[in-house]
Amino acid sequence: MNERMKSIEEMTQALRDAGIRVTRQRAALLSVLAEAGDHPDAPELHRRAEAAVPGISLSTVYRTLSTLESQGVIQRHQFEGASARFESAETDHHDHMIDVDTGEVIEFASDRIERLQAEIAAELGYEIVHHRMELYVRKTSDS
Amino acid sequence: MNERMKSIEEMTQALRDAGIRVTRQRAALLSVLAEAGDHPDAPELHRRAEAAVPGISLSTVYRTLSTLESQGVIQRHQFEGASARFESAETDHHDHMIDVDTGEVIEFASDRIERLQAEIAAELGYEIVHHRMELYVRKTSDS
DNA sequence: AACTCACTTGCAAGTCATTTGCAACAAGAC
DNA sequence: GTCTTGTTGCAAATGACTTGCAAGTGAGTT
Repeated sequence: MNERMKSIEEMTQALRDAGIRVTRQRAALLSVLAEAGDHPDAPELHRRAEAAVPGISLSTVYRTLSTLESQGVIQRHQFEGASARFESAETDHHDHMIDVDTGEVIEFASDRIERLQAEIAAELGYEIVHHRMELYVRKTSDS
Repeated sequence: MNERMKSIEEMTQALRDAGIRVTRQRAALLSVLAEAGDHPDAPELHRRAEAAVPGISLSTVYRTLSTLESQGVIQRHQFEGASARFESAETDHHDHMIDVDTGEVIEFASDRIERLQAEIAAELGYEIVHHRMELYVRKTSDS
């Protein structure tokens, strides 16, 4: 049992503790999400989950994604002009760069920016509940 | 003729130069957008435009907003869990804070953050095409 | 001012991603 | 194993836009 499976065990237990049944479909999605190194959208997750649960319906995928999101197990990202994409929430906080040519998503983090954001909000009398920062980028062509 | 009307004149001329007819409905929307101090969505702009052009259809509003956006005359913002909101593009670049309790949108800008963003992208071999930074905030309750 | 005609509009119908009603199912507590 | 109540699959519904089409209209041309 590797690291990955272990964390799935933990997640399923957390769900059970929250009174949420761990059905085959939910377990499949949990597993697919844990193994995903990218940021798949619902139809793609559906496709991947079908390997474990043939016949799983897309609506169940959507429903499960919402459930998992509200349990804080996964995160939903709505990038420009695209359908929602998901990722496991086990990772540390980070923001995203989206390659506008390929659609590839690159993660990054900057404490300095986060600090500045908090500062700016505080100056105006606000505290940050959460934020969203996306850089739409293109590979530098300085060949 | 005040400042505001002048800029509308300029915008309409720019549109005409781009081969885009300045119809009553487009002129009305241009005016409504120039006068808007907030960030209205399409139905709200439709409501406001009806004062000048009774019977203007919502689809025309949507169509016009897309046209104006592609002409760079206005900007479209897609905040979390809400329909698109628009603002005149005449202002300087800025980002947004959204009060999660009221939906109010506050504008802000930070050269330091922008510089850091460019730096981060450059380090990874990218250049920023455009970005989106939204702070979802709540009024500090340190009464 | 009248003419022309490609660009626009209003309306109804269509998209698309996502959500929901409902009857058949199936976790998991007992 | 039995039972309850949360879940699922399917089809239909949503919500925010978008689009096809026939009628209408800017604005350059005469």
